[in-house]
Amino acid sequence: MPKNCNFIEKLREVGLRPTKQRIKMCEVLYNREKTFHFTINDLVKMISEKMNEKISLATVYNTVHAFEKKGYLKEISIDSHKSYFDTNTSAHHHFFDEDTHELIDCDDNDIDPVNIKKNITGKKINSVEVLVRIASDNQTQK
Amino acid sequence: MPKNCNFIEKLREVGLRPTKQRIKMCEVLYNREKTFHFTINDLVKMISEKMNEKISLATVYNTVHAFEKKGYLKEISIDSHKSYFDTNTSAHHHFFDEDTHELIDCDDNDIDPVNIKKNITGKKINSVEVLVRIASDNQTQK
DNA sequence: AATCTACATTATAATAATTCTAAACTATTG
DNA sequence: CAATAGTTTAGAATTATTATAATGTAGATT
Repeated sequence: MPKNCNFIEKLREVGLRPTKQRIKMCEVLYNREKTFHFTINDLVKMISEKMNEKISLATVYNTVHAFEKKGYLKEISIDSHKSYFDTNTSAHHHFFDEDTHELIDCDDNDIDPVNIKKNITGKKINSVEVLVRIASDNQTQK
Repeated sequence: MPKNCNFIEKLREVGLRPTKQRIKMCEVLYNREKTFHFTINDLVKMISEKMNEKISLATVYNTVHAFEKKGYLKEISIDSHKSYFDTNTSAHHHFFDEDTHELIDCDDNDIDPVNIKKNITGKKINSVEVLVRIASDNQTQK
């Protein structure tokens, strides 16, 4: 979603009613330079810090899932205990820092295209994503 | 872990006391031809079906985590809502069937080595894993 | 083999993340 | 501007997982 777009129009285009809460969430998520990753918890904090009106937790869940279904957000499964979401909805790869639990986007130049040689009949490939787990290198570990 | 191995010895080797419950779990997990994937819930069912003595849910959690820490099991994050574990503990890639939610192992021949060009200073790469999401191909989807 | 001690198991309680519910609200349609 | 279909909300319910504290057991020590 571009920077200064009309969120009302964008929401309407995909069949989501442009409610106050959804527009507010769009602003928090997309009025920024770079895409980013967050958990539901993070998002609730961000909203309550930036906005003066409160929003229900259930609405945040509903809206995140509505956005995900419409392709405005992408869920990333790294850590089974939390759902991470990504405002970068294109297929892309990640580094995951196991020390800090930080998730870092790769761009296409960081990883060469992955060559899949296996073919499963009747099935098409929806996406190919690489997860590179990294950690501090300050000591020699076997 | 090989088929007919002595689980008592194996457990002792890594410093886990060979309790009745842990041996039972080893049998359920490793006395089989092929590696497989499961959730905690699956495992509890498998144990209660195959064995006549009951086992506490807490013990299953404890034991799975003990096994994971010692390299007997590997956790796979695909779906944020459930923890999947894999008795194949080597670094390997997966296909995930989005229709059936089935997880399929790849062997090394299925996917060419992934070339990571990005380097993060002070960090070493722990693992590189590819997830290929597949789905039924019976109709043309954009 | 009896005893000791650290580690394990257990049932249950607690916590955390997410979903459900049903009433109140609001954007859109006519 | 009334009807209605979709939305928000607080709180209850559900689900997955972890903590607790009492009891049990493996392995070491006598």
